[in-house]
Amino acid sequence: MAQPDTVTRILDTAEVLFAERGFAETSLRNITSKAKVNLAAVNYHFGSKKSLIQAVFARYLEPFSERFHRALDELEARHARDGSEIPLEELLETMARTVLEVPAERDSLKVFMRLLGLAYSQAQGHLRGYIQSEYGDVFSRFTELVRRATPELPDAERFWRLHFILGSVIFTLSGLDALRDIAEHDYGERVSVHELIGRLRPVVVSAMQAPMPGA
Amino acid sequence: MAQPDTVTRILDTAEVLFAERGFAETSLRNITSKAKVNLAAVNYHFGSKKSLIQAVFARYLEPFSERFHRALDELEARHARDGSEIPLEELLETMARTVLEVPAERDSLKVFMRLLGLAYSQAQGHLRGYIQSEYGDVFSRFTELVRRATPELPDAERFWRLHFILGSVIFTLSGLDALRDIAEHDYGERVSVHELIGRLRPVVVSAMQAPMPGA
Amino acid sequence: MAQPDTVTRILDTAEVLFAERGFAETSLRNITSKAKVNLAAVNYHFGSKKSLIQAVFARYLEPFSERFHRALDELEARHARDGSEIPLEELLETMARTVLEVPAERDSLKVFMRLLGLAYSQAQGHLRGYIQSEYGDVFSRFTELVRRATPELPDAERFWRLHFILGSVIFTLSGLDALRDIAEHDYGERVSVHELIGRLRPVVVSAMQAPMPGA
Amino acid sequence: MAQPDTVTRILDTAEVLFAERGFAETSLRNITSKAKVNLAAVNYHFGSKKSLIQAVFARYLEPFSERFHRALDELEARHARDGSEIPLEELLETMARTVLEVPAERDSLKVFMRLLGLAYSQAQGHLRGYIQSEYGDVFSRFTELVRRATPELPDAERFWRLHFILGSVIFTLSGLDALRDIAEHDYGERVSVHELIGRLRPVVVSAMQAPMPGA
DNA sequence: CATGAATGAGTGTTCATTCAT
DNA sequence: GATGAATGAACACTCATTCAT
Repeated sequence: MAQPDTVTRILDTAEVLFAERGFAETSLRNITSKAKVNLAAVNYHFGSKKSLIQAVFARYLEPFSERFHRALDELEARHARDGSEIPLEELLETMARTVLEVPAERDSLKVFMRLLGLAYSQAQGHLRGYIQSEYGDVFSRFTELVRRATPELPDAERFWRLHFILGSVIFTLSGLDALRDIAEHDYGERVSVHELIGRLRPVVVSAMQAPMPGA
Repeated sequence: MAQPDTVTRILDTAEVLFAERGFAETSLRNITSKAKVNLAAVNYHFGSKKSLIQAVFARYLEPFSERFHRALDELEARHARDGSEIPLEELLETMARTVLEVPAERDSLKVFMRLLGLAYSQAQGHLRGYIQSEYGDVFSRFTELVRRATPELPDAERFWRLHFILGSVIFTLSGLDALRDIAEHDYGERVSVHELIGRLRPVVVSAMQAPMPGA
Repeated sequence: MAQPDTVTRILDTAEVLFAERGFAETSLRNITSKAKVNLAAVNYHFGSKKSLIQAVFARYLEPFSERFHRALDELEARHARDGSEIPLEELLETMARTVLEVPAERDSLKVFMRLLGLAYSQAQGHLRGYIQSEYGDVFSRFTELVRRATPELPDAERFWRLHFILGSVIFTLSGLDALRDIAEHDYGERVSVHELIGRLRPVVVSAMQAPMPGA
Repeated sequence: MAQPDTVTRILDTAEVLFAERGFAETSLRNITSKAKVNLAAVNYHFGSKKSLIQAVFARYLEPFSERFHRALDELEARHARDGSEIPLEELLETMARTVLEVPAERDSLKVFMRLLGLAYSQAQGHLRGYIQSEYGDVFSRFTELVRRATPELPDAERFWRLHFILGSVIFTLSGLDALRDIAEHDYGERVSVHELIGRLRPVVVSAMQAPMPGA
C-alpha cells in the first residue's frame, strides 16, 4: 500500500527526529504526532522508548552486519586463493563501501552516523551494550583482519589509532550538515558524502601508518 | 573559605553531572540536590538551565582563551624576530600544552572534552552559537596560523583535515574512561592523558601531511 | 483434554491473580499473558473486566449455593421428622462443611475467602450487588434458620453478631497465608485450614451466646 | 486562616477518597482536583502516592500510638501500686477508649477503620510493612499485656483469637455505613459507633473466654 | 540574599476496550 | 471462533521556572 505500516512509520520518523535532536530531547509524542500514529502504538509495537531506540539502530546494523560479513567472506576467499595477506587499504575500502551501500537503500548515511555519534556521546549506556552484544562479532572480525594487515603495530597502538579514526569518521559524518554549510560558505565547495569519504581515505591511511610515538 | 560558595558549588556539580549524563538527562534537581543547594538557586544565580550550561563552558574557555592568546603572542614574537614561519608542529604543540594546562587548575581535561563532545553532538544549538560568538576569534587566529604553516594545502582540504583531527581528539578524550578501561583490560596498559596525547601527536601530524586525495 | 479451554484458563488465572493482588491491581494483560491467551479473549468471552470478576465468583458460588440448599434440605427434613428445632451448632457446622467441600474440587478455600474479603473491602459496588441478587436467597434461608435457632436474640443483635462472625472468618481465612507464616514463626505451629476452622468453632459459638450488651 | 494549607487539604481529601474507593481506584488527579490543589503538589509534598498513603495512616496512628502508650502507662502504674494483674476487660476497654478518642479530633473513626480494612485486604504490601515498622511496638506492648491477662490460653490460641477479634472489629467498623443502612432498613434501628462498640464488647470478651477447641 | 512552596506543561507508560479480518 | 493491531483516556511522576516572603 502507499501508506507504509505503523511500525515503519514510527521507525522512519523516530530516526529523523533522534538524529536531529538527540534521544532525550525527542519525546514519544514528538514522534507519534509527526508520524500520525497513536501514542500508545510505540509501546504496543516496541515496548518502550529504549527498545525503540535500539530498533532504530537494528534497522541499520542488521543489513550492515550481514553484508559486511559477506564482503569479508569474499575478501578472505580471494586472498586465500593466492595466499596473500589482505592489505589495510582493501579492508578500509571494503568497510567504506559497505557502509555506503546499506543506508543507500533508505535515505542517508548522515542520519545513521549522527545516530552513531549520539550513541557514543549521549547517556545511552544501554545502546553501547546493545550494539556490542548484537553486532560485536562483526567488528571483532574486522579488527582481527586489521591486526593481520598491520603486524608491525603493537596491539595497543592499533587499538588507539582505530579509535582516532573512528572519531574522525563519526565526528565529521555526524556533523556533516553543519560542517558542509560552513565549508560551502567559506570555500564555495559543496562536498558530497562520497567526496568526504574520498578526503578521509588518504588521511586515514596516513594515520594508520604514522611513525610510532617517541620514535 | 572551607565551604565554596553557592555559585561555585553549582558549577562544580553541574560540570560533573553534565559530563556523566549529558545535558538533557541532567535535571536541575539532580544538580541542586547533589550540590546541597536550593533548587531555585540555579535560576536565581544563572537565570536558566541554558545559561548554566554556558557558564560551565565559560569557566573553561575563559582562561583557555586568554592563555592561548598569550601563548600565540609569544610564539609569533619569537618567530617575528628571526623572520621564520611558525611550523605546524609547534602550533599543535602549543595548543596541546595550553589545553593541558588550563583544566589542571581544577580537576580534569576529560570532563571538559566530554562536555565539548556533547556540545557538538547534542541538540544544544545555543551552545555552538555561544562558543562561536564568545571564543571564535581565538580559534580563527589559530586556524590562520595553521594556514600559513601549511601553504601547500588548499583551504578546503585544510578545513576538513582540521575537523578530522578535532573529531579524533574530542572522540577519544571525551570517551576516555570507557576506552581506557577497554584498553587496560585487553592490553594491560593504563594510559594517562599525557600518554594519549603523545600517541595522538604523530597521528595528527601524519594526517595533516597526508597526500592529497586522488593523488 | 490436556489443555483446558480458553475460558477455564482465564478463570483459573484471574482467580489466582485477583486473590494475590486485588481487582484493580490486576490488569487484563496480567491475566491473559499468564494464561497464555489472547488479550482480546477476555472481552470476547466475558464482555468486560467487571463481568470476568463476577464470573470468577459465580464459579464458586454456583456449586456452593446448590449444595448448601441441598444440605439445608436434608437438615430440615431430618428435624421435620422428629419435630425438633435445628440447633445453632448444627447450622454452623453444615455451613462450614459445605464451604470446605466446594472449593476442594478446585484448589483452595483460601483463594475464595480472599476474594470474598476483597469483595467486601474493595470498591467493587457491582460485586456486592451481584452476589446479593444472584445468591441472596441461600443466605436469607440460612439466616432465617439461625433466627429460629436463637429465638432469645433480638433480630438486630443477631444481625450484628452474624457480621462480627463473618468478619472473623473472612479476615482470618483471607489473610491466611500471612497469618499462618507469623504463627508458624512465633509459635512453631503450622495450622491447616481445617484446624483453623476448628479453632474458630468454639469462638463463634461463644460469640453467638454472649450475654446481651448492657446486661 | 480559613483555608487550610495544601498539605492538610491533600491529606483530608485523600483520606476520604481512599476510604470510599480504595487506594488503586483513587488517582492523584481525583485527589488534587477535589482538594483544589495542583497535581504536582502531591509529589512535591509527599514524594509519591505510596508515601501519601502512608502519611494518611501516620496522621491517625501517630497520636493513637502516643495516647495508647500513655494510657497503658497509667494502667500499669495503677495496678503496679496494688500489685494486681490488669484484667482483660480493662485492657480491651482502654484500647476501645483510645481508638474512639483519637479520630474524634478530626472527623471519624469510620474512615480510619475503612482504611485499616483496606490496608489488610488490598495489595499494599508496603503499608503493612510500614505500619509494623513504625507502630509495631505499641501493638507488641498491648499483646504482651493481654498475654499476662489470659495466662490460661496457649500462646498460639491467643494469637488466633486476637485476630478473630481484629477481623470482627475491622470488618464491621470498616463496612459500617453499608451495614448500618441494612440494619436501619431491616430493624429500624440506627446504631452509632459507640453503640456498635457496646455491642462488640460482650462478644469480644466471650470470644476470648471461649472453651479451648476440642474440649 | 536566598528559599520553600507552588505550578503548568510535559514525560513515558499502562489501561480496558474495540474492530477488521 | 479468535486474534493482532490499534486507540483514547488515564496513570504516576518529573520538569524548569516563578514568586511571595
